[in-house]
Amino acid sequence: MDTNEIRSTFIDFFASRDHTVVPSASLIPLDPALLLTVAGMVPFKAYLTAEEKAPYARAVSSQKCIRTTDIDILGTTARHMSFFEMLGSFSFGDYFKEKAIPLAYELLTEVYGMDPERLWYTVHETDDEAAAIWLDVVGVSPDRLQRRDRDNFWQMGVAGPAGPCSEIFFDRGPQYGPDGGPIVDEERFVEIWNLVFMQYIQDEPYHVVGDLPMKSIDTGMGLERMAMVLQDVGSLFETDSVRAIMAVGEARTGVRYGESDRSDMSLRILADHARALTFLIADGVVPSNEGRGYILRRLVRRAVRHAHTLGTQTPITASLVDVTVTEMGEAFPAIVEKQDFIRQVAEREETGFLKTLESGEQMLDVAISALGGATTIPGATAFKLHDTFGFPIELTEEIATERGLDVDREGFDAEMAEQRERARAAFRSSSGGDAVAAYRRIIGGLTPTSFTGYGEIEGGGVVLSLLREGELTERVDEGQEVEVFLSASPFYAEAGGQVGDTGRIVTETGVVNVSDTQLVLPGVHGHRGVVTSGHILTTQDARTVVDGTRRERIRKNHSGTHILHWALRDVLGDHVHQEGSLVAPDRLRFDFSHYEGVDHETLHDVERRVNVQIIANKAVHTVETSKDDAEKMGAIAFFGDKYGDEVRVVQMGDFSTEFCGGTHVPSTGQVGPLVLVSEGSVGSNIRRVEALTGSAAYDHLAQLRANLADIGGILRAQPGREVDAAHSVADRLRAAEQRIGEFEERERTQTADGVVSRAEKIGGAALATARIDGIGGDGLRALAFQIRDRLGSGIGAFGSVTDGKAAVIVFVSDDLVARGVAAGDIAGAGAKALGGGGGRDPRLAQAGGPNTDGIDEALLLMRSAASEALAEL
RNA sequence: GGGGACGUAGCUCAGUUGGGAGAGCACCUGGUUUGCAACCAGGGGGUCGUCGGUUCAAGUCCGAUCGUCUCCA
Repeated sequence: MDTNEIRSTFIDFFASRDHTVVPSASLIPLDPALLLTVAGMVPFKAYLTAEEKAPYARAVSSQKCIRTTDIDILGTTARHMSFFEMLGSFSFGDYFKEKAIPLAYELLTEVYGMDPERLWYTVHETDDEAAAIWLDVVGVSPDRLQRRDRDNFWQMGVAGPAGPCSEIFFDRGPQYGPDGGPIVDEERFVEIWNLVFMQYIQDEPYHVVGDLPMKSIDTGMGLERMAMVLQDVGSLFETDSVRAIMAVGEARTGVRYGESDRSDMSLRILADHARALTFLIADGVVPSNEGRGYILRRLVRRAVRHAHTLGTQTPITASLVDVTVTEMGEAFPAIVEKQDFIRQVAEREETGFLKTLESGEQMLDVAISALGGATTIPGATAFKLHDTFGFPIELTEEIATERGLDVDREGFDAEMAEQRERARAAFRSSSGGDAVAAYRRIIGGLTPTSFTGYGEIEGGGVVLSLLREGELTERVDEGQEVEVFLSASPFYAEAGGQVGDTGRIVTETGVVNVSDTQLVLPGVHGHRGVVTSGHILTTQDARTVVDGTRRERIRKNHSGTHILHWALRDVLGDHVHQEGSLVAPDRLRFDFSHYEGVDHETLHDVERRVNVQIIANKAVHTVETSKDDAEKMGAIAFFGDKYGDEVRVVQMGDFSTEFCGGTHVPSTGQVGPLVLVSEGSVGSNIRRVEALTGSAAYDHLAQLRANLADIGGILRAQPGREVDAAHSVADRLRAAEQRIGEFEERERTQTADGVVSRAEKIGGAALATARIDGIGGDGLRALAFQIRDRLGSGIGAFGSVTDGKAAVIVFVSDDLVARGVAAGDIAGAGAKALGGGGGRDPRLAQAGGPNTDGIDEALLLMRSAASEALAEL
């Protein structure tokens, strides 16, 4: 049975038993707490915890997953891959273990036709219920039912849902390992299906703190593992689909699978990473130096490195993408559609890496030749190559081995550990975890603020709590800082990039000027400000007034951000994702994933499309709905935002639909003109644009027009001919400068002639001195060269005063330098009179100082120093 | 979020006690040639990423900033 058939069989089996077929979700989870979709249940997490009501009681899916926690051991085992598909069946508060277990058994033995004698089972050591179902209902042999502790307790490693589980194993036969079932050997007894009985909540791993409101089923069967077992092959990599991808690796490198353990590992890595990188890029991840982009980068680079190790020097990623698309395109049409884009992104990363490999090899050569006689490359050197230039340690080791050298791997690992520690320490000190904990302690029981600010910017509420200098208090007086918590508030708390509102809170006894509003706990708005008159008390009624002008500017910018996001995707492609944003009253900033700088022309195109939508004055609708319906509407999630049970969706016309909790204008026309003012980079593959809207945009344009008018006036250009005028002025300036240079040169020649003709003769040598003001250091030097060229054997010493600074220059002809005369000594003598210092070069020395009055004295000093030097010869 | 490296001519790069901005390729002009990176002579082309500081003097030292690369979280 081939892989595609195994997948469809699974889905058909559960679909025919009233399970809704749910398509695979993106590898980028909606849940911002997760980096990647690591398990089949990730898209269903909110249903399992009953945070949200599931739209169906039962579901079945084949979910693509990425796990890279063990990236370094990938390829070394037969059972792990970074990219895999998880076949899953789910029950949300519907049936429980009594049905899940028999269903699993039925599918395995009757539909897939597996030999019941080769199936083994584990249950949690306390789970007598599951054990009884296996033994009494299904009727499996007690010899093949084993009990384990933590291995049969499923949890995600973080706070969240958890529960005991029952796993099903397949005995691959004695050639794979010893007898005794999965508790003895998981290489022979390979896990194919995990049935999780979701019923607890944990606050930390294995620490149950309560029951879930309902009991659910979450099962996961690794598609590739199932293929391995059903096709009776030795590893995941030899299953039909993966083997075909590996074959391309073989063809490209000329290495056959099975030649050696080492090359087999490299081929497996090529096949594994081919799949992972194809799907990651298809879901919009681009290589970068952080987060999931960094995972993708490591996958691409590791694949290229192993291809390199196998002896191919030419780019390989494009052919890896192609074969993956061929093998898996039928089940995942999106990768067919995006094939060109995927190839392009992968190749770009590969090309960059090949470049770093090349320069890294050169640097390693230099490092090796600097070793002298030593035979060990120091760990620090290897680490520098890795850390600064991205040259992999494995390649350093390989090259070292080729040349009969060692690498101090321990030293390298130590440097690596140090870097990790540094990064962790920095993360700890910067994370705001402490602040949240503090708020939870102080006002944890507070009811969430009822936000009224979508419709109104004024309202009323009750003062629930007052926080002053981190302490709860019942009264805050004039002049004191305070954080106010209200039962209801129209103040928007900073979220989704939109900054918090400012304004006033007024009670019977006093006024608070609010300068910022923050979401200090989920749903709880903290109004920060100063009591500007009177005092305020808890339990008072308060009137709330948001600064309306500011809010208006903010919402123009926020709506503008959405339109901009749409236009960027429209022009650049669907890989454009929001990576961060700032929506402030004075401007908006938008960071997005894209693999290259955006040129002016493209930027103008984006800006034009934004303004076309604004001018069309499309209606802006906001709806509150379930997350699921929102996704069906095609809403784009803003990464980094947190969404509750009910999500808010902002729709603009028929072009933009985004999850968003922010405040918006009612129709796009109110955004006013949107002007892009900058485009730049904030890291590899992440770009940033800034824009203005509304009157700020108009003011900006008006200012540009005024500037142009000024420039036109200065250039005396006719309106509309400013550019021509600027060209003409620049050309004339250039010509004029050239002529000035010629005149200066001619003048210097004349001056030089005069100076040379007035030179004294001392012994057989000439001594020329002169004061030439107003020509500056560079001119003085040029003059000195001219004089030197004509003077023959001799010394020249000249002084100049320019722009309130005195400078001297001294040259000594080569023959005199050879006889011990040093220009630096003579210039030094002059510099004393100027209150400065000077150069030491014996042929040509410049010196100077701020004391311009001393210039004549300096010339005298230099003249006598030069005469003495000549007399001593 | 933290660390490291780099930024000099259109391209690839050199430039150490701070003191005359360079090479190769490319380009232009003239000559000589006309079979695989042709040659000879001459020439144009640089705010040394940007801003500030130190200094008589900064490509060079210090600080900030922008950009590129890279490792770690």
